[in-house]
Amino acid sequence: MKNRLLIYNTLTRCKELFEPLNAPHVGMYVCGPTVYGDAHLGHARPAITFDLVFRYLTHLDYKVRYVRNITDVGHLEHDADEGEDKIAKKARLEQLEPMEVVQHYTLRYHKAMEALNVLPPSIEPHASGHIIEQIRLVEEILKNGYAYESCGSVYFDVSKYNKVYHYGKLSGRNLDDVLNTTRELDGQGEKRNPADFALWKCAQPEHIMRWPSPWSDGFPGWHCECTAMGRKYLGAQFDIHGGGMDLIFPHHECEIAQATASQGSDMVRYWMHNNMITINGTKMGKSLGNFITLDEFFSGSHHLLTQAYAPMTIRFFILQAHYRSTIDFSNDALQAADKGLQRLQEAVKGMERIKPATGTTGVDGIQELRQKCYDALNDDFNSPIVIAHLFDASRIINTVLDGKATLSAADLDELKQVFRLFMCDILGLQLQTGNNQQREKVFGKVVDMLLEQRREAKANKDWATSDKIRNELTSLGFEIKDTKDGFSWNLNL
RNA sequence: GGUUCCUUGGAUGAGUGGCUUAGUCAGCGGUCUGCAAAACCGUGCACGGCGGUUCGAAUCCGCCAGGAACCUCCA
Repeated sequence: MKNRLLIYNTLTRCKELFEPLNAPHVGMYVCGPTVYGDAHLGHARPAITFDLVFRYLTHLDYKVRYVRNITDVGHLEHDADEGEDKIAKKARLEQLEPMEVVQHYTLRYHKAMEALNVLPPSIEPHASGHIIEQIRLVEEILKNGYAYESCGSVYFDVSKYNKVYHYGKLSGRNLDDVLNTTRELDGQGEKRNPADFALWKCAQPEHIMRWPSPWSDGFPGWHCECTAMGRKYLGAQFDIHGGGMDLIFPHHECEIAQATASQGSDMVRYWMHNNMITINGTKMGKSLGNFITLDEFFSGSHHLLTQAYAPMTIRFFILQAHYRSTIDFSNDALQAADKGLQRLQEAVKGMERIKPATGTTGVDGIQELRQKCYDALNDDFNSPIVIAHLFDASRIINTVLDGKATLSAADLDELKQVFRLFMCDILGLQLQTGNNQQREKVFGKVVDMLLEQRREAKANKDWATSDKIRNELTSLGFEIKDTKDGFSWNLNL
């Protein structure tokens, strides 16, 4: 029984049965990165969370169209005097074309995602490539009377909208709360109401990224791109919209308002939000300056890191917590994750050495494993529980390898299938990094030769030689294991 | 100040109104091994505080304390 998937919907604060609008098709939109800097650990969270969702829904035989945007325009930066957008500001500083910056960081983002074994989305639209769609969205909202033009800019009329609909239904706010706490913002004087947000901004003369529109040369407002592109590729109504919890207000709230104001109904049925990664209990974020980039994790080059961590360790670290819980970064936690992942990977390798017996003895629970994993995933994508079950399976495998139990061919095959399905296909935890395989093979043979020497020394009870070889390999980072019929080794780097 | 949440054993991190334990890492004891490593077995007053509902709550409700995110771009 794979079905009966429950998804926690931020809109209702409940787990709801997932019923796609147009099964077997599923539409999913996730807010992607703003490409003006390297991806940090925080960016890995939604990417991996929704990669899991994408993989699992696909496994359930849904035909998923997964859209994850690249934000390369439109986010104002208010600490800049002129109100340039972020891309343009960075470009000025580095003397580069804005699109050069976009291209540079987009490629680096893709590389990091590939290392984390995050599957590419079905469509990865750029905001800058959808200005026409965004202008059309603004026109529709204007036509329906929920926006007004002021000095070449267009603003969303929140209080008018709120008379008919509820502005704040996603974040649990009401308009009065928003009004009482709204800060002084750039261009506030042009607005009728401080809570109104920009749909189109007239560009200052020095603003590099600008497009013509019926109102002015300028650029679309902060929240337009996701509404416009989501609707373009997934339709006026679609199933899942995801992103980080920090986007609930105002970004996703404004998306709901824009969609409703333009077409009379919300676009999204299930709103999913991943929690934050914290560092010393505080959110890791670009503006706080307390972030560690993914490349720094992979190379161990950040001063807070005591070692380098493999991309799969990062992925495992994130999947070991439920996506709606915060994860606090620490070296201890990461090292624990690293060891745990190794344990699972050892079990997978160990399965290949098991010779099936006539029957299964000494272990049980194999036939229930698959269903338990499905149950966990169906309960709002509970990856930590799936991992716990995989550890149970590892124990079974290790017990058999110790000669204390046996497995029938059918049970062994079931274990292999469960690992391949849940660990590899759905959790996306790869066995090896897989680069420089040729070189590794050759070096591996050298190690084999040394260990063969050691085997001979041991046969002669020449422990000094045997230990010397082992200790020197160990100090280089090799892990030597004596087995019943020889030896095996691992390189832990 | 407002909104939405969270608070579990040395660390991390699930879960449920009662039944037996989450799991991982670390620790301790044991088995195995020439010694190790790995593995396996065993092991440790855990559920922020105070009330309430209930036959029974760590799990539901209330209050208090502490913490987080959002209210400005943020994953």
